[in-house]
Formats: sequence, structure tokens, C-alpha cells
Amino acid sequence: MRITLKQLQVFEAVARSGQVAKAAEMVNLSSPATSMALAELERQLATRLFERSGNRLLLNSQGSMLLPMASKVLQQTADIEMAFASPAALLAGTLHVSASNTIGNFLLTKAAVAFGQQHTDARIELTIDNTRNVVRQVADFRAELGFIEGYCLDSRIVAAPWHQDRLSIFCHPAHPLAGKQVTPEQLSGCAWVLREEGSGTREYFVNNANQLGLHPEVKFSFPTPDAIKQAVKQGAGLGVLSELTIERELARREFGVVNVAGLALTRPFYLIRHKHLSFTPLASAFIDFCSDFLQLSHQVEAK
DNA sequence: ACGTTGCAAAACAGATAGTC
DNA sequence: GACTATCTGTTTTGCAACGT
Repeated sequence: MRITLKQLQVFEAVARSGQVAKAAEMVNLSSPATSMALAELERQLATRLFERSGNRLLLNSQGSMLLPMASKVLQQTADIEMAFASPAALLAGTLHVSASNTIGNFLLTKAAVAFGQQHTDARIELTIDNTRNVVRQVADFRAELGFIEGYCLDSRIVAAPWHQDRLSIFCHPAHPLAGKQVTPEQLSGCAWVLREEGSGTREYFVNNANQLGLHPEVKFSFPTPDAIKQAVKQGAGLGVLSELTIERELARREFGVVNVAGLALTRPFYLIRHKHLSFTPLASAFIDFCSDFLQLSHQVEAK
């Protein structure tokens, strides 16, 4: 007997969830059937694919090698099914999307809800994390597509510019630099409140600042825009976030903006996918929808 | 001669119940 | 929660009968 698609499906589900029971739910089988399918696959391949640690199953090196191959086969199978499905069926199912904080919280959540209202058979599962972890999720096939704010050098990933964003340097309105145009030199010695290591926002800002000879002294780092805003409100220092995240506060004059001569703050957001996977019709529809949604939002804001 | 259909037996996959 | 033993339903396989 040869390995079956069902076994590969089970293998991928266990690899993604790390648990037989959860994998069983994902593939609509009972736990024993899932366990046996996995055992049979391991028997067929004459190798263990997971390390058993208590109740957890962790991919070993053989499993890690198999995962991209299995995902590719399953994707191709899905493509065949899609090719013969009805147009409505093409947009049904669950789409796993991973997005970095700014994009996830301030752009995609609204877009995903609107998309779900228009496509009632589609389910968007949105995971929000920093850029580094979004890349990991896409590289590990845990998300079909990802939206990131930073550079991506991972050879497993294909990235394409998707949307333009602008960072803003902001501070407490009573800060001496609030509303000022300054040179990079005038910022030396300032305390900064930035996102954590691994954040695309932080990486982009620090790289560009370094090019101007500015090496920000990071006094505080936080994993969410809200935490950074709170710290800046308390006078902790200069914050750097996407303008998307502080629009409301700027309109209410709760923050002052600091303009730095020569510092590039416009950056692209990137759409990423695994190089071995092509977008499903549902993923393509979601990407198109998000682009249209953003354009429409900008038009409404401009009025 | 070759292809199709129908039937019975074997093999297989999955569920339930129970154990660790 | 993972796994095993056992049972059950489904699928596959092999073969005979029939039609073209």
C-alpha cells in the first residue's frame, strides 16, 4: 500500500496543531483514526515524524522535511477540486491569515469583517503577531498568507509590496520637541518608546535612523501600539508608530508630532506567501477585497 | 475478443469502548 | 489526551455472465 492523501492531511493537521485531538477535529476524524493514520504514514515512510513529549507531538527533522512537500501535494489536490467546483464554492472555507500588529489591528480586522459579511461561506481566521512571527507562521504553513511591515529575508517566503504606510514620531504635547522640525542631532539623548525586537515598525525606523547617524536610546519597548501610546502619554519619551494607529489621538491633539529632517518614514507593507504555495481563489479574493476596502476607506477619509 | 455489469469475498478505514 | 482491541460499514478485487 502507498501513502494516502488522507494520511498527508492528518500529518499536516497534527503538525499545525501539535495535538492528535485537535488535528482530528480539523480533518473530521476521530482521535484514534487520526492517530492510526499518522502511525500508518510513519510505518509507510519507515521513520518517526514527531517526537512524543507527554501529550504533545513535536515535528522532528524528518517531519519538518515532509511538511512542505505534504502541503504542496494537498494544495495541488485542493486546486484540482477548486478547478471543478462551482464559482460560489471557490470562495467557501477557512482562510488562515497572519498579520503584524498595525496591519492586523488597524486595517485587516475591519476588512475581514466586511469580507465575511459579503462572503457568508468564507471564514477568515486572523492571527495578529509581530512581523518576525508572521513570517514564521507563513513559512511553517500555519497561515496561507501574511501581511507584514518589515523586511523579509527568509528564502522560503515570496514578498510583494502591498500598501504604503507612514510612520510618525510623536510625543506628549508638553514635550519641548512637540510640533517642531528638528535635525537628527537634536534627537540625541532623547528617550524612545519603541515596539519590541522583531517588530517591523521598530526595524524600519531604527535602520533609517541609523543611516542618518541617529541611534535611538530605547528606554521602553512594548509589544502593542496601545502600550506605546500609554507610555508616551505618561511622558516616557518619543514614540514611533504607524500614523494609522494614532490618527484619533493626533486629531484630538493628545500627541505632538516631531518632524525629523531627512528621515524617511514612508514604508511599504508587504503581502507574503510561502514560495511553494500559490494563492487559493479565496485568498486571492480576500487580497483584492482588502485592497479595494483600503482604497474606499481612504476616499471616505479624504472627504 | 473485448468491454460492461453484478455479485461475493477480502481488505481497509473508521467508530466505540476501554486502558494507560 | 494517546493508544489498543474489537466491531462495523465501505471500498476494492476477482470472477463469472452477458452484450456488442
